[in-house]
Amino acid sequence: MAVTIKDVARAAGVSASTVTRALTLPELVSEETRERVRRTAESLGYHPNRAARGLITGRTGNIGLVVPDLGNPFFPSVVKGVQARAHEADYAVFLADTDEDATAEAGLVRRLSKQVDGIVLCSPRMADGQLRALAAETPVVLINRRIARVPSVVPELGDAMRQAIGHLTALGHRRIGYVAGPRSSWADRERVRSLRLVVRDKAVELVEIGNVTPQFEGGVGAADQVLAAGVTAVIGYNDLVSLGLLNRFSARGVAVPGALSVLGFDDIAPAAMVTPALTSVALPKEHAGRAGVDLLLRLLAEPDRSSAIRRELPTQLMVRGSTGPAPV
Amino acid sequence: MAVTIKDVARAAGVSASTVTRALTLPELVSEETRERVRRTAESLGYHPNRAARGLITGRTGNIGLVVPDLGNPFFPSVVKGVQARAHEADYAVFLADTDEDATAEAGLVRRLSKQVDGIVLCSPRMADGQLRALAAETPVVLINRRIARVPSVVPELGDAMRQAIGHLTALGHRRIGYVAGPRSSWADRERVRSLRLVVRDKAVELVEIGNVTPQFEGGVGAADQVLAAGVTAVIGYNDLVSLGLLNRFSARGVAVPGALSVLGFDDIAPAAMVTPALTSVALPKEHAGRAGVDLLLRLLAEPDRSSAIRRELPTQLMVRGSTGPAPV
DNA sequence: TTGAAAGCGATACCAG
DNA sequence: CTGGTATCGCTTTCAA
Repeated sequence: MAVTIKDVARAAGVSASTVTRALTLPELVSEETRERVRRTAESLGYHPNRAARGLITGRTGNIGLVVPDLGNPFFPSVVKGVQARAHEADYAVFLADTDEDATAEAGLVRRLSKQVDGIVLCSPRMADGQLRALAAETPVVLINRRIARVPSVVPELGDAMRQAIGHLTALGHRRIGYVAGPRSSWADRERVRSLRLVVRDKAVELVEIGNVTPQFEGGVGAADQVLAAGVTAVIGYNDLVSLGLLNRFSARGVAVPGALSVLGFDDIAPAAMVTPALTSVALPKEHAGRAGVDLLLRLLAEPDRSSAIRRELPTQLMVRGSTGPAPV
Repeated sequence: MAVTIKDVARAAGVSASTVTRALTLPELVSEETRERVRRTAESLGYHPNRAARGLITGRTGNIGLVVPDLGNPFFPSVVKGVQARAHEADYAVFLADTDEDATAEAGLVRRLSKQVDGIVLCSPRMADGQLRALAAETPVVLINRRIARVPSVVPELGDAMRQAIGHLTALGHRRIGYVAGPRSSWADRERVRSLRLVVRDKAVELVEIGNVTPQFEGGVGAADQVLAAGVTAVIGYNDLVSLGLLNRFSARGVAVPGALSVLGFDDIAPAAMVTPALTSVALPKEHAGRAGVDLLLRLLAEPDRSSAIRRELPTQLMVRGSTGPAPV
C-alpha cells in the first residue's frame, strides 16, 4: 500500500491536519513542525493522493485534451504544447483521440468531463449548439475554432492568407488554385472566406477545387483536377493535402516549382523532408497548445468574466523549394 | 453540481447502497428495484464519480502512457492504439511526453503512478535498474524494450532484419551501411545485434556508421559519411533517419536508388510521401499500443503469474521506390 | 433483498 | 499554532 497522510502524521508525531498544512499552507505552521513534517514526508516518500484531494477540493488537477486525429502531425505538436504547459502548472493530461468522428467526440468529452477540471478541444468536429451547451457545463477552451462566448485560440488567419497570396503574387502568379478541405470544418470555411477577402483587391483569379479529406490521400486525389484547372500555383487546405499534391505532380512529371508552385498551411515536419521542400504558412501548434492551457487555467481561476477570452496567435510563412516564379 | 448517488437514491426511493448494487452487481437486487434505479439514474444523467470509486476500490480506471517524443510519427501511432484499446476496456488514458529526457521520465512516471492502475512505457530511456524497481511497485508494460521479468511488447526484430537484408541482397547489394541510433537505446543495440547475426552467414559486408539522434536531422548529418563509406545500400536506424539520408542525397544529386538504395524501419506515414518513397520495414505501432494495453489489463486481473508475459509482434517489409538493384 | 454505518485519503472548519 | 471532526462520492461489510 502507498504511504498516506496518516503514516506521515504518526511518524512525525502530529495530526493529519498539521501534515496537510505543513505541506500546502506553510505559513500556518511553526517553522519547527513544518520542517519536521516535511522531512518525514520526504523520507517516507509521501505524495498526496490527488483523487482523494480532488474529492473534497472539487479540483482534480487534471485537464482533458481531445484531438481529432493524431495521425496528422499537426496534432501531436499541439499535444506537446498542452503537455508542457500543463506539467508546468502541475496538471496531468487526459488524452482522447476521436478518429475524426464527431459523434464519438461528444461521448468522449462527457466521460472526460467527470475527471478533469476543464477540457481543451482541438479542432472540434462537434456542432455549434452542442459545443456551446458543453461549454456551459464544463470549462472548455477551443483550439482552431471560434464560437461566440466560448474561449478559444485561433491563428491569425487573415494574416496567414495575406502572406501566402502576397508571396505568390510577388512571384508573378495570377491564377491560383485552392484545394478545399472538409466542407463541415470551421477551419476550411475560414480559409475560404479569408482567401476570397485577400484576393478581392488583387488582380488574382482564384480557382476553388473540390472538397477533399484533410489528408495526404486527399491531395493525391485532387492533383489531376488542379492540373486541369490551368493554374500556375496551388494552395492546399493543409500541408498533408499539399504533400499529396506534390507527390502526384512528381509522379506525373510536372515540374515543381518550374511548371507549378505549391503552398500549404501548418508547417508540419514532413513539409521540410520532401524534395522540393514544401513552402508553408506555419500555424501555431505547440504555441496554440500552451495558450489553450493558459486560457483554461485562467478560466478556472476566475470563471465569471473570462468567458469571452479569445487569443489570436501569429503565423509565419516558411519559404521553401516548392514555390517559385510563375512560368511565362 | 454534478448528480451524485444520493440524488439517484432519493429520487428512486432507495438507499445509496441499493443504487450501487443495481448498477454494478445487478444480481443482488430484485428486478423491479433494479429497473427503477436504472431508469432514474439514466433520466438524471448520473455517472459515478470514478475518483471516489477509485478511492475505495483501489482501481482508478485510468492507465498511464509515457512516450519519449510525439514529434516522431511513430509514437502518435502507438498512442492511437493504446487509446483505442483502453477505451474499449473503459479505461481513460493519461499521457506524458518526456521529450527524450531520461531524467524527466522517472519523475513523470512517479507522478502518474498515483492516479493510474498501471503504466505503458513506450521505448523508455530509463536505466534497467530503475525500470525493474518501478515495475516492482506499479504494474508496468514496456513497449519496444525487453527486460527480464517485466512484461513487454516488442517487434520480431530478427525477422525484420532478415526481411531487410534479404531484400537488399536479392537486389545484389553486398556492401551495406547501417546508420546507428542513440547508443543508449535498447532498440539500437538490438538492431545492431540482430543485423550482425543476419549478416554473418551471408556474403555481405556491414559498415556501421556513427551514432546519430533518431531524427531527420540525424540522417541529414550522417549522409555524407554514408557516401564516403562506399556502400551501395544503407539502412537507417529508423525512418526519420532514412528520410534525412534521402533528403541529403537528393540535395547532393545522388541518384536513389540508381546509385544508392535506402531502407528504413518503422514505416511511418511520411515514408510514403517523399519521392522516391522510402522502402521500410513496418514495425508494429497501433498494434503494439493495443497489445500493450492488453498485457496491462491481464496483469491487473492476475498480478501473480503474469509477470513474465512477453509478446513479439510481426513486422512487414514495405517495398517502395528507394531501393533498387545494386549498381554494377 | 435492503439499509445503516464504516471507511478510502485528503482537506476545511471550528475550537482550543 | 494545533488537533478533532465532518465531509467529498462511492463501495463494502454487517444486520436485519
